[in-house]
Amino acid sequence: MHVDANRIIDALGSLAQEHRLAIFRLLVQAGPEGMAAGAIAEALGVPNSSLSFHLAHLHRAGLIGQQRQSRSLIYTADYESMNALIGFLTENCCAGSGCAPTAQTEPDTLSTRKQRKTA
Amino acid sequence: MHVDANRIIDALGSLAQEHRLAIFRLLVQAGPEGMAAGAIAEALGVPNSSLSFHLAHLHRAGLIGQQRQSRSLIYTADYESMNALIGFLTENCCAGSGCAPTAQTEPDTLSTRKQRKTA
DNA sequence: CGAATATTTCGATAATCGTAGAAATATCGT
DNA sequence: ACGATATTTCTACGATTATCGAAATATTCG
Repeated sequence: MHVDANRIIDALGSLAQEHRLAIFRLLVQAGPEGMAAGAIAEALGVPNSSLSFHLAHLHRAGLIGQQRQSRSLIYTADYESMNALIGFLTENCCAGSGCAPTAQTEPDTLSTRKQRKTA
Repeated sequence: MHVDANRIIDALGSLAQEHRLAIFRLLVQAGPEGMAAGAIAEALGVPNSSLSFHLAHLHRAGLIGQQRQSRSLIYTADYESMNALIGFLTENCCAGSGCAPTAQTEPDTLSTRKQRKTA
């Protein structure tokens, strides 16, 4: 175990919640510029105090960064942490058998790969 | 709320626990042959009733499979579910910016993933 | 059938989590 | 300094989670 399992558990637990997962996905979409807490609250329809709780949770887990910009606190997704999480899952939970998502395997057998909706 | 978000949250929540993460890693190591519940309990030093709780949790989330073999219940890691989980994280939580763990050899998927509004 | 083995379910308990209004803190503009 | 804006912290409370001994359920063997 070269990687801290507790860190991984914290990261997994942080994402294992409806609002927090939505927050993180929103911040990923927002890109490096991030989003202010208020903008996130409005976008997700979550009360400020509840959102702050979840932002603190994600921040404690190292999944998002925080930086003040005048009156607003701008949050940004921490891609490195997510990278480490995915790396851990890929290494520790896929070894041995056929579970290599990032490889050039045929997407035929993969269910979540091609979820694009051709509306 | 996306349709498959709940499934992802269940999977994340299942792995976001010390014993359950250890169980899953153990089953990944065990390979397709899997392990009996008792063997898992002994390997991890967890009481039977506690372990059963966690096994049921993982099974409910679809992360592990169950199959009886005489008196023992053999559990196996479900690689496809883990694959789907990693795929979701890679697609939804790494798109847009530099978060490509092992390679960025998927320009098709990642480049057009800028804006997805509905699902 | 009855004893032995393997695992789950039940039950109770302590701990943690999610929620959201209210109060507090921080920053800006005037 | 004062008022307005942005966000967090405080507080309380219901819901969920983790734990594990004891009892119950399945399965095999003699």
